[in-house]
Amino acid sequence: MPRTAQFDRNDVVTRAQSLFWERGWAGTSMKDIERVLGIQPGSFYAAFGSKEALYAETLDLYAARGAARLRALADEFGPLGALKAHVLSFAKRETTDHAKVCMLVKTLLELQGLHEALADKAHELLDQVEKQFEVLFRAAQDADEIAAHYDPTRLARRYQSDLIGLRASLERKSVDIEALAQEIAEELDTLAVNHQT
Amino acid sequence: MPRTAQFDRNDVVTRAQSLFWERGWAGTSMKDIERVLGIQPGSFYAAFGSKEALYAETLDLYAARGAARLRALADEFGPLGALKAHVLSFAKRETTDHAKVCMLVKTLLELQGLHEALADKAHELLDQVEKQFEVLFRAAQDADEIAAHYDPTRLARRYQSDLIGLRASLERKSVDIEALAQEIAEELDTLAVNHQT
DNA sequence: TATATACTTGAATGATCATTCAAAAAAGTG
DNA sequence: CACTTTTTTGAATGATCATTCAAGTATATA
Repeated sequence: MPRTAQFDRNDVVTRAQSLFWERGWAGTSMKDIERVLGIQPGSFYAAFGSKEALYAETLDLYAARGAARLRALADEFGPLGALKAHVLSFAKRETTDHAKVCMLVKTLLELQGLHEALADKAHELLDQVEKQFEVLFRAAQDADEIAAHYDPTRLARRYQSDLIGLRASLERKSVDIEALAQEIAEELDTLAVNHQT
Repeated sequence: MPRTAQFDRNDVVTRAQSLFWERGWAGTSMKDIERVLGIQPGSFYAAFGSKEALYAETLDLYAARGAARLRALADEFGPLGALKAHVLSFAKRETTDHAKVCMLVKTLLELQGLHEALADKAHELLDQVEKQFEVLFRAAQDADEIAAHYDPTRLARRYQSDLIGLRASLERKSVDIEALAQEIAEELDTLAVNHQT
C-alpha cells in the first residue's frame, strides 16, 4: 500500500559520512546535507529523526568499515602483517579514501564538552578499535611473530597513539607522510622474537 | 584626553585562549566570549575587530607560550633532557594547564577546508614548533647525547607525530596517559650514542 | 481502478549566529 | 570646570541555524 522511499539509505548514509568526516559536526549544516544528499527537510526528518541521529549512524558506519578493513588485512597478511599494512595504508595522501585523520578522533576533539552523546559514542568506538589491535597483537604473539614478554594491552595503546599521530599528520602540509608511516611500520619489526638492533 | 580602557588586554586574550582551546572555534559563540571576558559587543569589536582576529591572536599566544616552555626546559635539562621532560609534562591529566590536545592540531582539524586563514596560521605555527624540535635534536647530537647518524629532520617529524598522538590521547577516557608518555620518553634513550637493546 | 498508506515538498518557525552603530559615559588635558 | 577623545553600552540587524508540519504526491494492494 505505501509509497516506497526514493533514496537508498545505505548510499545516503555513506555520503553523509564523507560529508561529516570532512567538514565536522558544526561545519556541516542541514542545508549542506540537503544539497549533498538530495533530500529535503521533511523527508530527512522522517527518515533519520535528527542531524544528531544521522551523525551517530555515520560513526557506526565509519567504525564498521574500519574494522572490516583491518580484518581483511589480517586474513591476507596475518596479525603482524596486518598491523604493518594498516599503518602503511595511510601513507599515500589523497589516493585512499580513508587517508585522513580518524573520524572518531576528530569527533572527540570537536564535541567533547559540547555534545556528550556523540563524544561518548566516539569514545566507545575508539575503545573497540583498540581492543581489535590488542587481539591482533596477542595473535601475533601466539604465532611467534613478536616476543612473548610484551604486554598486548600496552602495545595496542601505543599503536593506537602512533596511528592517531600519523593520521592527524595527514592533515598537515609539509609532512612527508610516507616516511613517517614507514618509520612507524618498521618499528613493529623490533618486536620480533629474534630482533637485534 | 582619552578615556582609558577598562580591561587588561593580555589577561583578556589569555582567557579567550583557554576558551577557544577548550570549546573550539564554532563551539565558542560571541555570547560565550562576552560572558567569560566580561566585555560587550561594542567594546569587543573596537578592541579586537572580529572573532577571527581574536582567535588568531590566541593562536599566537598559545604558540609563544609553548615555545617559551620548551626553551625553559632546554635551559634546565639540556636538549635531550628537554625533549624527554616535554613529553612527560603531558603525562598528568588535569594537573597541568597545557595537558590537553594541542590547540594548533585541534584548530587544524576543525577549520581545514572551512576557514583557510586560521587553518593556515595553525599550519605555520605547527611548522615552527617542529623546527624548534629539530634544533633541539641537532643540539643533542652536538652534545653527543644522541648518535650522529640520525637525521634531525626525521627525528623531529617523528617526535611531533608522537606528541600529537599522545596529546590527542589525553582527550580519551580509559587511556593510561602516564604509561604512554613514559614509553615515548624512554624511546628517546634508544637514540643515545652507546645504547644497547 | 479505488483506496489506504506511506513518502515528499517547501514555506514557516523561533532560536541563535556574528556584527553594527548611535547614544551615553568616563577620563586626561587645558 | 569645560572640552576633546576614547571607550562602553545594548538594542537592532540580517543571516543562518535545526526543526516542524500541513498539504500534496506516488505506489502497492485489494
